[in-house]
Amino acid sequence: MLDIKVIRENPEEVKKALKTRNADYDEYIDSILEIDEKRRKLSTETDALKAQQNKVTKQIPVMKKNGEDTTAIMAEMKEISEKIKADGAQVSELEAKQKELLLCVPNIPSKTTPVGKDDSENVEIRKWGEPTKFEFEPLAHWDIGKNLNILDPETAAKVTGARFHFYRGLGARLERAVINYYLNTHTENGYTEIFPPFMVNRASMTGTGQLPKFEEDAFKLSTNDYFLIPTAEVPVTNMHRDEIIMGELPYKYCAYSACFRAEAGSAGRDQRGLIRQHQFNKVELVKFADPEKSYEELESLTNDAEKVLQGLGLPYRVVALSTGDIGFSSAKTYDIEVWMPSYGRYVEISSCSNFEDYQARRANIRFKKNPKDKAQFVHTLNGSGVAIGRSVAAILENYQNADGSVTVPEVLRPYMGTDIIK
RNA sequence: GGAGAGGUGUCCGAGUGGUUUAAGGAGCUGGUCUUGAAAACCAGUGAUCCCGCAAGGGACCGUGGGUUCGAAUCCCACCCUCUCCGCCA
Repeated sequence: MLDIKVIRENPEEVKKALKTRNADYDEYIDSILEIDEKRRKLSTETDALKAQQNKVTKQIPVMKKNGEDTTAIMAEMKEISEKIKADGAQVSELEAKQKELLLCVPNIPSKTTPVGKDDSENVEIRKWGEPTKFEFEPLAHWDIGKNLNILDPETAAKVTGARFHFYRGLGARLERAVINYYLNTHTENGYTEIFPPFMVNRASMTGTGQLPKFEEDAFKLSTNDYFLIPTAEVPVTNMHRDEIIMGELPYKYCAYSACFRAEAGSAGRDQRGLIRQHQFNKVELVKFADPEKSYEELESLTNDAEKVLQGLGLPYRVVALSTGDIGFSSAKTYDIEVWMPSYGRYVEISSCSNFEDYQARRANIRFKKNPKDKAQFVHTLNGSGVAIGRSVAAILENYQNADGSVTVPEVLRPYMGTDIIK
């Protein structure tokens, strides 16, 4: 959520900045300002009436004690009371409307986010390794998975539906090995491991920005007002919702979770394999940072995510998303893209973002450097560290051999109990 | 799911319609005393939000409604915590 004071003071700059997202929020901003003015005027008037009410209300018991007649004054107060009630209801209505609109306006991109209309104008920052070369015709991971009998989407289609997978044998073990390797690496790098709930309430989904605008992307329970989490970012960031953090920042968390996405609007895309599933595993990194240091923290968070890919020896590149491609709540995002031979290109495997105070304001997460300071909003950051299903796909494809077997990357061997899947 | 108890400030905790701008205690900050510290004593102390340059005003006792001139207190709904029972991994 943007700061209403910033919008009030610099409406044109805000509008201009939002336009770089290749979208127009002028109408939202204008309505917000219009409501804001009405709201403040009415609220000030109502407060004055309340002040009068408070004053008179205190006199009534004194008058009664002195045996004076209070009928007239009480009748008068009845009128004021009714006006307060009516105006108060209107103020609440305006507040709700203003908040609703504010929740639908995305974050302002950072000055360092490259301006561009969409993903075609993302900027490559660095590359690690080289695209894998094969002396044979490499297979896609869905074919490798089928041949080795370790991935089974057909049975999942019967048992559940499209965009789900069964993993079998060493396939299941590989998934588990990758999760453990990632979590162990991150905890060694100072992240506190969290195992979060996989369902969250509406307030949490609103806090991180999934709601109210993107409800159709989420799986919603019919028995409760709960949602299946689209990422561990949601429960982990919301751990500190409505809190004032007193300790040293940053707080660094890593969390494994299953992630659930409706993938509304992705019909036909990435139909085969592990790339786009309704349920997938992910290890997520989340930071709560001092605003002065959040951009340094974004760099180190991205580096921490890269480390696990380096450990696996998977070629990747880092791109800075352009203003037209960054997510709704983000001010700046780096995507890490892994080399996927079947796609013949780099494919997103991690998205590392600085949300600045956008989520913190929505979720009311503040901190104090010193106990006497005024509480201020933290900056929140998160990044995949990294997606598990896509990692497994990349491992199968990049480590495949001519005979159809797959070499297990060295760092995973202790977890796999074997150096080859065949 | 059933029955019961509860949710008050940083913490503990009092408070069932009116000077409650929430008692009292703890903690914290400052002071007195002391060589220093502890203890004692004195004073201060809302991790909140809104309007305002300020003075000041308003809101806030789990959440949302209602009754009333006036609600922490009464009424309704909901959420959460705890205990017992049932069910369950």
